[in-house]
Amino acid sequence: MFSHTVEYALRAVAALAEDWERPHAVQKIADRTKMPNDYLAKVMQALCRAGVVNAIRGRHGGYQLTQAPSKLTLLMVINAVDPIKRIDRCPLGLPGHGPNLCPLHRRLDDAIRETENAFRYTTLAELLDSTGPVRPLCPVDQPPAFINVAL
Amino acid sequence: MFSHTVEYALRAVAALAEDWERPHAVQKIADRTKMPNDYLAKVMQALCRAGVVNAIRGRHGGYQLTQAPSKLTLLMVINAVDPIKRIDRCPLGLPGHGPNLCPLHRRLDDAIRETENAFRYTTLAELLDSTGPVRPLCPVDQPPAFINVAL
DNA sequence: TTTAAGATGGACAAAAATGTCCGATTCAAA
DNA sequence: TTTGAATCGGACATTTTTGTCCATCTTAAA
Repeated sequence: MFSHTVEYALRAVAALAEDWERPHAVQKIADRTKMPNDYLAKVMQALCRAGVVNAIRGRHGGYQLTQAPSKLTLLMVINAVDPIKRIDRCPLGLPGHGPNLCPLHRRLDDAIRETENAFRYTTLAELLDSTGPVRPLCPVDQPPAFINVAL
Repeated sequence: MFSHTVEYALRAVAALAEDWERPHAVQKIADRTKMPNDYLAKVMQALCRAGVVNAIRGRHGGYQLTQAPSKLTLLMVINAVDPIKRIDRCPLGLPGHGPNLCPLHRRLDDAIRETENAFRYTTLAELLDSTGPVRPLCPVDQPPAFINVAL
């Protein structure tokens, strides 16, 4: 239902959000989130173009969130790499009817709108908020003690 | 968000549902729903294997719903061609934690569950039910009079 | 029995998504 | 000023999805 690219982008920003005021090298992020290094590089470039992250080049550079995790929503991240497309007209493209949708596409678009909203109102900060026992990422070599669930 | 194949499958069964006790040839369905004939043939085979439709071979054959539109849900159709996959374990595959998900994947799976439910509880009959002014399909050459919206 | 309408399914082609490689560029620190 | 760490971005490879073609099998009607 969600593309690999979206998954990758979300894992990456979640990793960045843990320490968001410093740049993190692609390689570090890739290691931590277990994804192909060079593909992540492309994903980060997309996130950069969309203004979700900043690129700091040169030594000790890397990527960094442009805003506090409480300001960034999951929808921003998703739309940066693989925009959620609402259905705003009949996919059959028949002429002669207005902006109304037939029942099928009305249903489909309702579902899309709901998931869009679910992500529009979820910030990265909420994801990381660990008042509960869960954590969004955990290092591989440090097995979790209780419910230290990995991303 | 939804694949072309899903769109096609839904259009096709919506077309079949309008007159579900007779078989309809692939070519007829393809014309009416504006999709590639030969690709639809593959989609119909998948729907057939999944038990959503029956194939009647030979002259005057075609495809036909196996059950009344009120018995068939959108989810059945979707799952027949492109199953909705729930997230039931950490995609990173890290060992050492149970069946719990981290916050990110919990959110993602919540969204998936909601759309799954939206389709589980919508039948084809509901889609066709035209107490309202909308109709799920309309012929191209007959321009709609009021709000006769096309699929 | 012949014929035409129709599904079946294998093979292939095209396009999109995903993944890999590497040289060029940028910048900070030594 | 040199060097090393890092992004940038083009080229290419692989895989999946989507689309096309066609020979074969099946059945009803003529």
